[in-house]
Amino acid sequence: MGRGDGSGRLTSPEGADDAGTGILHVDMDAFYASVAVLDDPSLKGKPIIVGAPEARGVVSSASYEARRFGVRSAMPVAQALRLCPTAIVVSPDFSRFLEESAKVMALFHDVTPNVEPLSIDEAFLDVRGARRLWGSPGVIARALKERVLDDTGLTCSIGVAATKHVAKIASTLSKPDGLLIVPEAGTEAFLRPLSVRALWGIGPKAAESLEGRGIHTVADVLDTPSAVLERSLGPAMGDRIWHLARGIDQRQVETHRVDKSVGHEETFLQDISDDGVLRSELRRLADKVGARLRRHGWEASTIAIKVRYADFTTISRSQTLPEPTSVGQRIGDAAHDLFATVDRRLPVRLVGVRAEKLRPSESAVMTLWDDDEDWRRIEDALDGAAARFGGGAVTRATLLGKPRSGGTLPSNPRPPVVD
DNA sequence: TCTGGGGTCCTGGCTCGC
DNA sequence: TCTGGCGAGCCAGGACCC
Repeated sequence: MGRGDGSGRLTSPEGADDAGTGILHVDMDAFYASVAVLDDPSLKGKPIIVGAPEARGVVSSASYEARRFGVRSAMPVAQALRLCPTAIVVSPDFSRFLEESAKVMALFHDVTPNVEPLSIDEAFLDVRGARRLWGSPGVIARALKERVLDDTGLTCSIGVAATKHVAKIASTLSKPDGLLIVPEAGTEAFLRPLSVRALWGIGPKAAESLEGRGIHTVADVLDTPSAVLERSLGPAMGDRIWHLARGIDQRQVETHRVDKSVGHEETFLQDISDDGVLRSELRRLADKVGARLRRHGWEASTIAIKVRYADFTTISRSQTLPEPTSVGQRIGDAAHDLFATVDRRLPVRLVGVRAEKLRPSESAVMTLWDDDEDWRRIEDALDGAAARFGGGAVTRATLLGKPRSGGTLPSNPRPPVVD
């Protein structure tokens, strides 16, 4: 695996074998930092940290110049500045990121309608049906990289493989500004030397568990009976890892994703002990959740709250309602009932409200601005991301820079971490 | 040294109805 | 009427991803 700072990257030469492939994973390079450079070219070549500069802010994205100092996404900004004191901290401008994301996603849809956005800056493309029109997957990927750069000034990295899992690993290894093609027949040889951490779903805890059994690489996984993997990781994860290590991944590129929950949470600048303040914050978050549910035409059957104490211990409580609702008042009532059951002796650093078990609201009237399928998909893909930061629904109008009334983007958003 | 926000998925314990 | 087994659903917590 690369180290995330661009050292040791792998790329394929022009004309590389792409037999049996058809899935592209496209990942924008240091997306937020790159957009910041677009907007202020004087930042080019400098270490940049995109993140909230106030206390308790974390790094949303860092330029490769900053990563060479050890700066990583999700790291506290204060810690990042200790590692790289010369770094320039840029406050995130989420509406700008959405604008650039929309341009990039539109380019993907020019290639194929089979686009599955994973986040604001990455997507899977199934180009198996585009061969006649555009050429082989490797040719398409190379052309797409050039097109993205020409049209937006941004670089991306692309993995090309027979499955989503392998394509994703390949794009990661090719970063930044790379293209790595893994022909189907070469899948196992490609995976064997990689760390188990490269496998989807293996984080620090699972890796530690595997390494405790002497399983460090994908090759080690291949030599391990599935029963041992399942004992170590649980039946579901063990089975999944057994298959992924062999390059077996049946997941298709899904162009429409159905959300299963929506929620909001907030970390306070200072820990809070005042019950009244915490309760009014829960009300505020419940109203935001209710507004989002209504905007999407959903109702929720289960309401959950999350409380993180000053010592970082985190608890959750949930309650299934007699009737599904999208009413902020009702969600707030449930949140208050749940909050009454939790220990309040310690100061609180975060509270959150989440609505789960969603279903379409009977009274909802969904309005589409037009029937343009590509635009609708882009809106669907980005709307969830925008709403997570307190912004309004993303529509064709907002993407084109014309926010509709009542749906403005947040002035001080907290964007997700991207790589 | 300090750890954001929005999600999904899985597991284990528990309750409840059959 | 009581009891045990079983599955479904709920709930809490944790790991993981971007």
